[in-house]
Amino acid sequence: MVRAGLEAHVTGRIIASAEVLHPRAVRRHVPGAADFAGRLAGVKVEAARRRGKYLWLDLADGQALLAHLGMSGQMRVQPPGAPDEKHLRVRFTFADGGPELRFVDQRTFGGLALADLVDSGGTPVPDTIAHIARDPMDPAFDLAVAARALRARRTEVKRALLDQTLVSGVGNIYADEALWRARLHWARPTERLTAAQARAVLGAAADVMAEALAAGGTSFDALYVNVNGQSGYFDRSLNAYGQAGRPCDRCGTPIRRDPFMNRSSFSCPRCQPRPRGPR
DNA sequence: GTTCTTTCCTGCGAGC
DNA sequence: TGCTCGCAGGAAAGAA
Repeated sequence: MVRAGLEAHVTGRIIASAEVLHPRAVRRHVPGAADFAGRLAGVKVEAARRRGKYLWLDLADGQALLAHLGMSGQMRVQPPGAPDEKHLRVRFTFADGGPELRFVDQRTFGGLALADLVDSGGTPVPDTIAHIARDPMDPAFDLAVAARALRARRTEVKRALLDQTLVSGVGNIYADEALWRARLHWARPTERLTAAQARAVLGAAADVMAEALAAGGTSFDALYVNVNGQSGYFDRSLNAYGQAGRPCDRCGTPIRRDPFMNRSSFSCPRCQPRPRGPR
């Protein structure tokens, strides 16, 4: 959705300037903020692309402007002169004098960087994210291959789902929802997944992502390119994540919260029984 | 080579 | 009322 907004509002335009208002926003651009701004001035934007949680703009000079929104990042298109957002981090102006592109990020987990484009399985991607796997919504995503890779891991299934080198775009929320749909407990050892279970949980992840994307689209308008996490989908459609104590939508058993990697995992104790026995 | 832990940051809500 | 505390999230880097 964010990608589509950028495609519609930024593609074909020439960047006039990039103003970095918070150095942390470009911390992953190693040469620094001045280099970042200097190399973007006068460059044309050719396309907007996405892989997993990364988003980037193809630039006419063969580079890419790479963005990760973290959890609080937004890309906004605003008329010049619109009041600065409280957490405005980077402002892009364009040679046509039209709307600005703004990177806004409260918690500064997100960031921007410039990268060279390299080939990854026939697709040009920024070199710094070439290790990131295709996401389940990518037309070239191969479910059978990903399912085999998932079963080849030696860890808990949720840890594997969150590993972006195996499958990308799945975060804590989508992982819990996919596991609920596939009726798998988050701690199930990957080596004990059947082939059908591995395919099911990955397919469920794809479904959840597609539904979230479709729901997020409802709040899109010309001036608000990002659809940030809080939109309707999260309140209405979650079966497991954040639902501790509420009845499971399948069986009515209260959803349980477990500590997991310094955060939480939510699951139905009845539909998703904890694995037993030795690994 | 693979897997696991720590750390970055800010706003919010709960509890005192 | 105002303070502190814990929590939320993704991924890089270092540790095991």
